[in-house]
Amino acid sequence: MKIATWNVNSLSVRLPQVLDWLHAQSPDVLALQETKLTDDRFPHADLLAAGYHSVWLGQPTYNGVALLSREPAQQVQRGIPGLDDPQARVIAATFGEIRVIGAYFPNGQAPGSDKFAYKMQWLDALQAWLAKELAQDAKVALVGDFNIAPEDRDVYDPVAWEGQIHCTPEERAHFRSLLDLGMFDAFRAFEQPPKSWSWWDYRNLAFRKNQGLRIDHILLSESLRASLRQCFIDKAPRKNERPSDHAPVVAELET
DNA sequence: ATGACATTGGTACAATGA
Repeated sequence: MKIATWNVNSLSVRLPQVLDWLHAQSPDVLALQETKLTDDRFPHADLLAAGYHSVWLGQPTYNGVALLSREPAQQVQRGIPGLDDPQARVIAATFGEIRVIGAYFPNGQAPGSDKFAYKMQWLDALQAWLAKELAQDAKVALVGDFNIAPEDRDVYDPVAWEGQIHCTPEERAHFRSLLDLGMFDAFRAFEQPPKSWSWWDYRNLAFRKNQGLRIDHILLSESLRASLRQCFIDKAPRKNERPSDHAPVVAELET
């Protein structure tokens, strides 16, 4: 079971790259963020022709999430239950024994802003829901664009980024709280190359200089630890002529 | 340097991202 996540920054622009990548990596489940599509424009027929079922939650212009899968999704949940959120950020479904939650965490803009307050509220709601999901389903994967760099080693210039958005103590405390519910960071379960990022700014030749952040994550419930075989960031799609600013993260589980 | 670059909606440039 190969589970992946990728912020594509517009699925209409990136669809050819997504189709290429599905062919190259053959994930069983791929969570997408920032589809930036209304539900009526979701390219489900193209994806089905490539061998993937889709479930999605969209809105005009911003946000938008989807789960693509070899097998059809079961028990689909759109949005965080009980959270009245006009922003399309969450879609969850069950694949075999595994509950997969695909999420596009709020950016938060800057500490002290209204958007930061929204991010904190949203994180509270996610945490409460994840606790319930873990009580119901033994095997849970929380994947997506977290917009949180959990530690200084996840930041190309931790001094410059200290206290900045994605790196604030409040965001990092929320990340640890998710782990404390009984999850672990699949990427950090293995030795990884230093300076591993999942996002590079479009500006300033950041990708060429490898100046980035690791903000896209795959968290797995402890019940899945023994079956995790590998976890990696695939930088290949970031080398495209017209790439997303994010690279996919992949976790491979036995069976 | 409220900058750079990319995307959407709409057809000029503001909002948003991270």
